[in-house]
Amino acid sequence: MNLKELANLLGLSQTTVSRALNDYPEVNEATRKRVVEAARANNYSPNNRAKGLATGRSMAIGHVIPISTQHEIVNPIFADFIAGAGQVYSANNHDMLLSMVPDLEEEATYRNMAARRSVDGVIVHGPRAHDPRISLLDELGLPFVVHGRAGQNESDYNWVDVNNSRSFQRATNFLFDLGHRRIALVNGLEDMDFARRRREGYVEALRDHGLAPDPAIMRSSEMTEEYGWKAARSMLASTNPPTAFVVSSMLTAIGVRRAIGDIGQRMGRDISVIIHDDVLSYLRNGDDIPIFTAVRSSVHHAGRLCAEMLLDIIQGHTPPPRNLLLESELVVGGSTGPLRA
Amino acid sequence: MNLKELANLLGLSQTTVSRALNDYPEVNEATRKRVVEAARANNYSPNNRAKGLATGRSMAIGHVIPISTQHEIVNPIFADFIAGAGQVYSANNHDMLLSMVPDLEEEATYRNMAARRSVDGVIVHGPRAHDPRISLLDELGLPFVVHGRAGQNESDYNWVDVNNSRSFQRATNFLFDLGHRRIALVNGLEDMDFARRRREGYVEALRDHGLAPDPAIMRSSEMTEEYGWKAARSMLASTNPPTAFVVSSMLTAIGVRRAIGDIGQRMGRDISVIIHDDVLSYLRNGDDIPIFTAVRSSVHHAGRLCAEMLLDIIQGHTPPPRNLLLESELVVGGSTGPLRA
DNA sequence: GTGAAAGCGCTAACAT
DNA sequence: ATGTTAGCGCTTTCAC
Repeated sequence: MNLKELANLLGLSQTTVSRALNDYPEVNEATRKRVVEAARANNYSPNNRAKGLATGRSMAIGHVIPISTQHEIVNPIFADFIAGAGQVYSANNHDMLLSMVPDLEEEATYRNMAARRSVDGVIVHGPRAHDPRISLLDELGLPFVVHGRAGQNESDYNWVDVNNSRSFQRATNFLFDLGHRRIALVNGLEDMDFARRRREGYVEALRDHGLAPDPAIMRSSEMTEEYGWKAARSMLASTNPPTAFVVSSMLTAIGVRRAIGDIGQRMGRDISVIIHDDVLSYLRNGDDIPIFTAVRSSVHHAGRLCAEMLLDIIQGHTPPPRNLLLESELVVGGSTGPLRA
Repeated sequence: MNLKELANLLGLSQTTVSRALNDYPEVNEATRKRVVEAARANNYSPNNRAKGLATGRSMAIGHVIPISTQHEIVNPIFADFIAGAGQVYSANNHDMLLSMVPDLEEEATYRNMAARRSVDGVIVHGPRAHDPRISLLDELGLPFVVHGRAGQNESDYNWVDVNNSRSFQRATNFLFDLGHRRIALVNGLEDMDFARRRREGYVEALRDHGLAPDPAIMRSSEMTEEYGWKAARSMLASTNPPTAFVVSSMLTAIGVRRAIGDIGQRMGRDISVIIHDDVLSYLRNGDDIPIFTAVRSSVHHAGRLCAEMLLDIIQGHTPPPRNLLLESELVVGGSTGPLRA
């Protein structure tokens, strides 16, 4: 069922039907009602492609996920984020166009999207410090929202971010409250903006307690399980081992936990681990499970908010730039280690 | 730069330029060369939307991911699968349209896609026994490939699947070879086709060794960490505990490993765990890491194969139905437990 | 308040 | 081998 058929059916012109369906003010309320009902009854649904051709708008949002040429691992937070954003798009009749592109071709992909107007806007994932994508998109005139921040000129572009530094500061403070004095940081790659902020929060908490950051118990790398295991193992084996860990990402934490299981228990120590995790499902445990304490933020929620912000901007409801800083939640689990630590 | 402009620039008609660019046989080789070069020089790229309108084909593949109304968790294998498929689409100039829809609206989504011809084909994820989506898509005439199988009439539709029963049979046999006689199964929800097959493989291995399946050491549930932990804990605490586990999914295995750490070691036992995992990155460990033994299959690879099969079918290169059964790889890690078990 | 007609960028008959 | 024309399904002037 297309516009023409629907119009014939109603004995109206395509124009009027189109106007009725798109909330143009000039159509008679009675007519509009009749049209809307007929549309639903025949479950008419407009052809987004034709609509896009006619209006120059695509009713689609692009997500460009760079695939590293080094390794094919996909950051698991993408899935949650995409799920959140996707629901918003569905609800607003927009399509989500996902492009998995080798990181070298990312710029070309954006240029292409802009040239062909195949999307109305894009979400930028995983910003780094001084991320070149921001000025590129500005130059291309493609509306965008960054999930995270790219270091500087924060108020010049739209973003939704978690307060990463605060999260890590609170996590570290919590460990101090438990009595720990030697707290390790197992962080992500610090050329990623979020990781840099996490370190800053950690360092600030140390400073507040009169401690200088000690490189011997600070690590930064890609957040794999192996990395967590190796990092924790080497730190635990050192002469002045930590009694607690602040860890970025659940996957890394799994490695850390294993190292503690292997070594920490053998050492007769009680060791605290506090995790920052973005994927709620991983930590959704029943009450009799000894989960670790975590600072958690819902990347699913962030996805929804990013999508809403972008649609809002595209529809011209709010003037950009818009910024949104989310706080995360401290979830205290069973295995925080004893207060005597 | 659009077709018209390019055509004017070359002093040719739009038609000829279009034909040259789309490999129509009738155009003069010299002309084609000239056109192709001019297109690249002006980096012309066709408007997929207009192309779709004109041809009735959309140059897009749909992935419908049902979001459970119960819980918002997203199966992490989607991310890997989507990444694999996405690369194939990019390489073939197709868009990937991702719809995250509440599971109740799934049928409506498919009907809509078919009515509006917004995609040329779809991938069906997570098939169940007698999955209604298959007959629905057949009825709608929308080409599709199923990732997995839906129980019956396997040769009637296109699918790419891992040999799940064989995988679990081999895993179980491997544990028998190590000397185990009491082997537990921690499986996914058995209304999912893959989980049913996994149990069958497990049971077959038991039978081959003269053992009847014992419900006391077989579990089936949604594959969370909590479930793994609870399942393993209760089985280990029973009067006749298992000495080895065959586990579906890495996440569940994390729970199982934790239960073994908590209980198994206290019992002074050496316990083997063998995991089926689809997300390669989780198990990508360095050589000095004591990984657990795993039967692993690359869902990333499966994604690529599904996408290739679907494009091939759409382009009419091979007559459907097409089926592809992949074997998984047995990776023997460090912690398989001693042969004396 | 409603309709006729042009046009978005492309492809596909149908000429020539 | 190339060009002319119509049309995909919609929106948007412009007229009435």
